[in-house]
Amino acid sequence: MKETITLLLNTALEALKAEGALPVGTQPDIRVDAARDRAHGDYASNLAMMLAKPAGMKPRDLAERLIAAMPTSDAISSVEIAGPGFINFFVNTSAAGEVLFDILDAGDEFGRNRDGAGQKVQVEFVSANPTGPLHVGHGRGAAVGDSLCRLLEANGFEVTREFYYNDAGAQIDNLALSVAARIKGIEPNDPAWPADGYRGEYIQDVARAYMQGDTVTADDRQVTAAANPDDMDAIRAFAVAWLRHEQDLDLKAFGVGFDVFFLESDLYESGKVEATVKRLIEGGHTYESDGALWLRTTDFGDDKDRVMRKREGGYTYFLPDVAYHLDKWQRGFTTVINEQGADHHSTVTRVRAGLQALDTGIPKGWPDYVLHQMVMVTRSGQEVKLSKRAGSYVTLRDLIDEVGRDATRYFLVSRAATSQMTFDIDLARSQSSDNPVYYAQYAHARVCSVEAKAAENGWAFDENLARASLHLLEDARERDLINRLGSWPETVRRAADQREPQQIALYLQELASEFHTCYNAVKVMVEDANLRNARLALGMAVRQVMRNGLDLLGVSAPREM
RNA sequence: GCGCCCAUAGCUCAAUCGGAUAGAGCAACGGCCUUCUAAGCCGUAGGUUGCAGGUUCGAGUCCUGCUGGGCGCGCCA
Repeated sequence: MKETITLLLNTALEALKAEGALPVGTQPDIRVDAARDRAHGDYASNLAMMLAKPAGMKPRDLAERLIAAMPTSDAISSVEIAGPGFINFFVNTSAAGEVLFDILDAGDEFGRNRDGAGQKVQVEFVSANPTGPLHVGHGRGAAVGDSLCRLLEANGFEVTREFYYNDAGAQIDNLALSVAARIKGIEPNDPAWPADGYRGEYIQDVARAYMQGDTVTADDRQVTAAANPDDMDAIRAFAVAWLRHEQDLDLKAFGVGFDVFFLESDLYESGKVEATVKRLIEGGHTYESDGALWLRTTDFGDDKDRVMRKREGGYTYFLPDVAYHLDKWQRGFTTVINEQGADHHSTVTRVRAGLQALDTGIPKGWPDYVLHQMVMVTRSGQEVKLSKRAGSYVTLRDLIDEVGRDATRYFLVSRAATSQMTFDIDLARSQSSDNPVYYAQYAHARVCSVEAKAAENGWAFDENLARASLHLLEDARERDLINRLGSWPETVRRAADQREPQQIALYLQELASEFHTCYNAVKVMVEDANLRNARLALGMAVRQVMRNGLDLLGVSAPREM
């Protein structure tokens, strides 16, 4: 419908140019927006106001000229000028209703498009090191990252979900030392406990499993415990696999899966780190100082230069990061999105600078980042501190168990990543029926119920009758719903373009709200078969879009509640 | 001190990337279940959009400067 109106306006525009009423060079971006207020019709354009100045006319006068020059259309019942110079379009009822059959015919495909066809996109998210269970922050990353992937897929992109982690290095050594200590019966408060050890109870579980000779299978590795309390390498390998397996369970419970698990250690073993260093040195962007090797990242917008190789010879994490992203580029991903916690925001400039220094033709702003702000968890009005070392914190699994997967996912994805959020456990648990996810799911279930009831009455949906009766959907609340449904495809586009899955959650709230209002005001099960079938079509279209939307968030669409 | 993010009703958040009278939920108060699911609907009340300027037909939205909060600023990851 928007396209139709845009076309009408464009025709009028060309006509006025031909008449000389407008400068020939004017080529405005014609915008047609859904009207917020029913009194303003269905769609509105601000074209006259934008062109008033170049045309040297008052906006309202120009609007009048535009309308006069506009061809008539069967779909438009009237056009009005309002306010400072808006042109408001009133769409006739049966033309507006046709979208219902676009929806019912397309089914699960409605709203999906092929904009990204042939483009490989990689989304890296969660990327938690295997030193403890996943917490709420990881949950936010998982919910946002996975929805982003679903959105990109809905826009036709070929998406790879990737998880990057470190299975070697100082943190993993601490993990192994902690497990070894537990095996020997040393507890976190004993003097012999390792200084930077992980104090959580799960370390005891790892120790027990190791000594039992258990075999653990994670999505990307399988390890059988050596049960030898002195073999640090074996302990390390087992602990990593054990924790990766735990994370897999968390992610599965959350409905999130990955295509690729990428190890930092692979970058070393395959020589990619060395190759990256070599290339950076040859590029002339490095220098030695204080016995360390530096990269002049200030040449690329960083506020200070960064150390690549430490005085003692090892590399900083920065270097494998650059090597890793070079590898992503070489794998052919035209778009890479890194979903991370905002506490890592300083790596953005650094990684991009490192990639520019490689001088391999990687675009300046590559890769993209979606940084989510911190999640504060409260219980009994008190903030719950997230400290992995202290071992007292809320895991993602706790939340899923207490609040449910649908509610947890919906909650974590329904706010802009740029905003901090508070996860009130008491609220989520005790008043779980107030969670917005149920409001949306309820709309879906209600339509299912109506449909079942109709069938019970022997009033099965008659498509032909419905098609012929769309003009009967003239209640303002029905029209609002129809227009809302019509805006679903552009919502899917915009949410993906802007990397903002919360726009989907917001849309579903509005759709549900308009549905519930309509449901209470307008009865579907009426004697008049024409009206009844038109309204059934509306309900079924709502259900379809609701299901498509919930799916993009990884949330189920129950048939009954 | 420097950088990134944020600030809208008592609380949690919206506002269709600059549009018309800033909207929902929770909490408060009052209505609606013999009729398609009351996890719902309708109504009342609640606002100087942190402060001060600027840009223009038009600003919660863009720019500048403040104030307040979060996160970073390591040869840790």
